[in-house]
Amino acid sequence: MRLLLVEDSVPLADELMASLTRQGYAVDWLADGRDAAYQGAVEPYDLIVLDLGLPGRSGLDVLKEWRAQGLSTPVLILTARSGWAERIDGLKAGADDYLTKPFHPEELSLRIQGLLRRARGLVNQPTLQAAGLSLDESRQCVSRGNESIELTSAEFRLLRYFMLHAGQILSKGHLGEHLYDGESERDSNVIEVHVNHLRRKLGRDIIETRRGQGYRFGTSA
Amino acid sequence: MRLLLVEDSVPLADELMASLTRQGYAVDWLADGRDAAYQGAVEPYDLIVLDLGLPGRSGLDVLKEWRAQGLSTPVLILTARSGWAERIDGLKAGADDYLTKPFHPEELSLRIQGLLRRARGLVNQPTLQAAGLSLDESRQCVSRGNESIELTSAEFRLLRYFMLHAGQILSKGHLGEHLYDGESERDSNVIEVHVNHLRRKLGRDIIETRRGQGYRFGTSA
DNA sequence: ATATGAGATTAAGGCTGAATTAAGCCTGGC
DNA sequence: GCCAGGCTTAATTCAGCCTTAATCTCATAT
Repeated sequence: MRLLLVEDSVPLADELMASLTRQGYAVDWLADGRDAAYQGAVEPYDLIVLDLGLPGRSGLDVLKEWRAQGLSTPVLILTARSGWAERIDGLKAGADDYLTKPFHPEELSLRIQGLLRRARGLVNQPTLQAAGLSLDESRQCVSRGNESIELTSAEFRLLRYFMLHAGQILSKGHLGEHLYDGESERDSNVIEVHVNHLRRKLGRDIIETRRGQGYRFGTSA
Repeated sequence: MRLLLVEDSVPLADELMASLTRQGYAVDWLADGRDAAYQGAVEPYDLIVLDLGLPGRSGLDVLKEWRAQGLSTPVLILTARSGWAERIDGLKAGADDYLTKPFHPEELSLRIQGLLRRARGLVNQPTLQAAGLSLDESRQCVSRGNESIELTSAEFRLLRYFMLHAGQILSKGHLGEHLYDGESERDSNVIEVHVNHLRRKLGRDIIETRRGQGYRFGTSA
């Protein structure tokens, strides 16, 4: 799950980066509105966290431009002011959720979880479920029936992405783009290795291979 | 489905080639406007993706020449600039669709899908349907009623072409030209073999053979 | 009816992409 | 600063699919 964090306050950004990374998100951080406008349109983010008070360009302005370009990535807005007017402007400009400073980083994580699920059409699910599995995002483990299975963080990240996109064919390139941040290399077989680990823990047929196309999760049963 | 990609940026071209190839398109790539003007007029492409900012000759100029020659192949224009004026110039010169950079490769695939269908007179069909079959282009499989049938990528490519040209007689030479790119050999019985595989999966009479002329899809039922 | 050639069928080979394993490196905890 | 676990890399093994090619069948014409 790859996020773009647009926030000019360095200490806050640091704190959020740490928190989000611990939750298993790959986060790119930008402080400038102009950079953000470009990068948000080009890189395939799963969600964007956007502060409204930015140098370079106003956050609202950037958001409007993205929506005009047809970008449908969920956007969560951060703002210092809490007035109703601001909030309505944000939603009108195409924001999907809204958080007023100050807030706890965990609150942000929860909103992000919800937003990502809603974006995939999974409403009213307290926990992420697919293919007989139930993912515990706070403990980073997965359970089938009443047995609980431990996951390493790489496995957790990959499985979460699969469960959010159950039934879809996902190429290794696509998975690499959405599981690793902008700094990472892209020529390796990491995905294959972790797919292999997930199959070992959850069963050979939990992930199907479509040769030359990619992987598909949760179609066997 | 054979495409010509005219784009001078090497990294972008690489990315698009990879994406389009995975979608089952046979893609020829040219970086120069003069080469493109010639090859686009000579080779039987199903669609052309044309960048406007090119070395050699302007993309718009090339497009105008093609249209003056009576070439009716659908053309999708890529451009860095997003102004209305540009857009109108492009459409006036004979473009069928228009995409402004930056964009996501999946967006391009979707536009191409739509354009190919429109070019065959299939409007407002979210999925490609013919002869009681419904083709899922994202999952590269086909369904009849509620049974889903897996396809290998060669089968998918061939079947998509047949479904877009249902009822028409298609010679093996024609199929070879439209399913394989410029680098491929043309003296083999590949088409026959894959036609055979499709008949095995979808029923003997899904493809009729007109001896000495070619094949015809979707006339039996 | 038979000959001819086009198309159908089948199986083998090779290529390419994926699975697997092990080793090295990095990180986080003590 | 050391140790352990796990992420990543790299090398090898494995498997699926595409293509080829050889053989068989059938349609058509003479």
